[in-house]
Amino acid sequence: MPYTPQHKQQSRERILDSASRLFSRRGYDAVSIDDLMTDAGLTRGAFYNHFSDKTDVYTEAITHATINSPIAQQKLCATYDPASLASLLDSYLSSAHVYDVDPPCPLAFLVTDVGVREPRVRSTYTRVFCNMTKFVKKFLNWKDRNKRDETALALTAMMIGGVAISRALNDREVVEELLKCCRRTAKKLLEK
Amino acid sequence: MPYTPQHKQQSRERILDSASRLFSRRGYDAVSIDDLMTDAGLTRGAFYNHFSDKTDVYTEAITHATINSPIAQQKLCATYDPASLASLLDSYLSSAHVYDVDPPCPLAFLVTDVGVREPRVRSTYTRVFCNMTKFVKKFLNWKDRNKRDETALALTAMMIGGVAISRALNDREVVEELLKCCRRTAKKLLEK
Amino acid sequence: MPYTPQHKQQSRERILDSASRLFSRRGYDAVSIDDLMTDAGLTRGAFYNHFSDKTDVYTEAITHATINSPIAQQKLCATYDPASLASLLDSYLSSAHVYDVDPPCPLAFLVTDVGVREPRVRSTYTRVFCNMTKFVKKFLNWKDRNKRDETALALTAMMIGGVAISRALNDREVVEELLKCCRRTAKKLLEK
Amino acid sequence: MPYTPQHKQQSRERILDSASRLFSRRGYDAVSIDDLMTDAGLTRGAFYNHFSDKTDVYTEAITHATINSPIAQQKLCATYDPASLASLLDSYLSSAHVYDVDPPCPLAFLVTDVGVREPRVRSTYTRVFCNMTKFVKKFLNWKDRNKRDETALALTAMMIGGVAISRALNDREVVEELLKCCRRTAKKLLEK
DNA sequence: ACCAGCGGGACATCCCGTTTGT
DNA sequence: ACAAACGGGATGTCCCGCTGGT
Repeated sequence: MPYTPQHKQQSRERILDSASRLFSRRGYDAVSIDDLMTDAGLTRGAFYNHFSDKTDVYTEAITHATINSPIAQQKLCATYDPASLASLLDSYLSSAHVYDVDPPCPLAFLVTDVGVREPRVRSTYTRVFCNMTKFVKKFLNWKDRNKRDETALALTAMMIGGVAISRALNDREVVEELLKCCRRTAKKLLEK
Repeated sequence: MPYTPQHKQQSRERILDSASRLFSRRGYDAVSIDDLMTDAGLTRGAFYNHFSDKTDVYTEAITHATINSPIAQQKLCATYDPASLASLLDSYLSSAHVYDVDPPCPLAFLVTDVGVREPRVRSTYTRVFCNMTKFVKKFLNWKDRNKRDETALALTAMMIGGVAISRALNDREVVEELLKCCRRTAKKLLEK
Repeated sequence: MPYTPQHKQQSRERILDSASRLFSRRGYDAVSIDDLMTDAGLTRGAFYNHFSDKTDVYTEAITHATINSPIAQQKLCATYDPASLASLLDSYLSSAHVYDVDPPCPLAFLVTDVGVREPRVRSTYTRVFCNMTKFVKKFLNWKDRNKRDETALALTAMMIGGVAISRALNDREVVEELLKCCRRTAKKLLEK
Repeated sequence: MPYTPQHKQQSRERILDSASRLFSRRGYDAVSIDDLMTDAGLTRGAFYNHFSDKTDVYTEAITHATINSPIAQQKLCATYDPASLASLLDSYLSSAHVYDVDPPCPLAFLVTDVGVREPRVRSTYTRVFCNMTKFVKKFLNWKDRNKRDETALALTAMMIGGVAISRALNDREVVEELLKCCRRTAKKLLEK
């Protein structure tokens, strides 16, 4: 096999790194395959050696971003208890996440973008979302399973909503206020 | 001029009706000016008599949808008390809103779409969002202003987040579960 | 109708002028639509307002070149007699035709190129070729119709062959020799 | 080394056989190296062990086809006299040559294709063409050298032209007529 | 020698926003 | 208000040249 088996894998990783970042930050339509490959240090001709089409790389990028986001990394290291969840909330509902973290959480950054894509994209999104709620449930180790699950889902919605809205807003002050309120209210929900 | 001023106004309304619906449901890029005008019963050439460019009609459509959405209509009729807010939550966080209401709330349906547009679009979104939080605050007539405002913002984030995520998900069951959890948890926040 | 009806026609003419020249000189594959439109002073986007596809413009260019070639112009002005035909031979079987005339005769310059194209291209070529033989027959106003027709076709083959071969050759001396021999032999055939 | 030198030579021959046929019938651009190698029963990777690039194999194929064409074979067996030339004309200017013979004469089938290639290709074509005219001159053993040479070149032009045009035409009837006229007129030239 | 396949560039076609003139 | 023409950009495909293992 030519180019050593790792070579291809490395190229693929580079493309996915670029894809995670660019798609999350700009959305599906605003990123051309040219943009993608240039960012990855390759050219368009090589793209189709790795992915069947643009939708393909988009779905892969969603999964890839979920795994490789700094936020997710932190999640994986934490112990499962409400205190860890609180610190996770601080990271997630932060302006750093909104403006600087790369790649950011695609659940928040692509929530609307996904709605109009093909079923395979939405299935991927659904899977990733369910994984996130499972995580939150784990952290929220309450006795009452029903309450726990209910709170976990609402919490997740607030987290994703808070970050997504912040991304859309034009007024930095409102953003900080919104994130702060979400953090505080979320923590109150943890105590319940 | 063969056309009366009202005629022009009517045309504009028709275009905005179409724009509210189409943009909210499909996003900015997936709606061409042709789609828009065909849906409005006109031809593409006439578009630039009413709007300066596509971004212009998009911002107008956001405002227009906010005013004309059935959800907003309900909001306007209600008395300002937590009970009304609860019923508003039921409408907003419903699968009807996610799948059928036209136009749906652009704050939820375009939250990601707006993030990558020009400043004027984001300013419009910011304004509409602030209006919505003001409404929620009004309904939530608590003594403690700080608590009230904090809860209002978090509540809004959860509402928008819940609906936006539902739009993206592929699994109807998860959607119903998510909406239910958001509704219940939101109402708990009202009681606090 | 916008842009005045002539505008479109002018654009079309410009494209066909470029197409006649470029296709004849370089062949089908070596001319991209970009090349074509750049040469015509337009951009690629406008191409499909005028032609359905590349094959379409190619067939049109063949007809267009046949009509607009300086050689054809001369043909049209001449009186129908062997003397005129002799002078036509001098023009056709000349190095000027091989190297400089624009557009040159597509029958000679595209003879091989056409063989591998779609039927519609070959039909056009066939039509143009038959027209040319008809012309030669007219010039060759002999009594004996059979002899006339026979000689006309062979003459045409020699003309086209001579020019086409000259185009392929790399040695200018051989080209001049070949053209001279064709001219002389052709004229002998006229006398017969 | 596991492969004998003959093996390599055989592979090369197989490739050239395929190349002669495919290039002559389809032209340079319409034959990919993949097509070539698949036809020869090898894969593309092996190609560069035998030829430096596509142009290289193209030039070699022209020479190869000239030597291996059934028409050329016949030429080589014949005695040098006008009668043999007449029979050669019948073979060359036949619909069998146009449609079935493999490989056909590249001088006719590639006449236009060569004109737009690199100098090395055109040099090869020029060489092969000159060889053919020499052959015709030999067959045409007249006293008057000037007349002989002149007729030989014109004859060659007519032969190549007749076949090349036939290849381009879409109408079988016209083809038969054209070939017949060329044959007859050519033979008249022999008598002179 | 042969093979599998990666990287790169180019191309046809399509689609859409905008402008122009009627 | 309309129709059409223009300009730009993006996608998927194809193919050449080359690389490195077998």
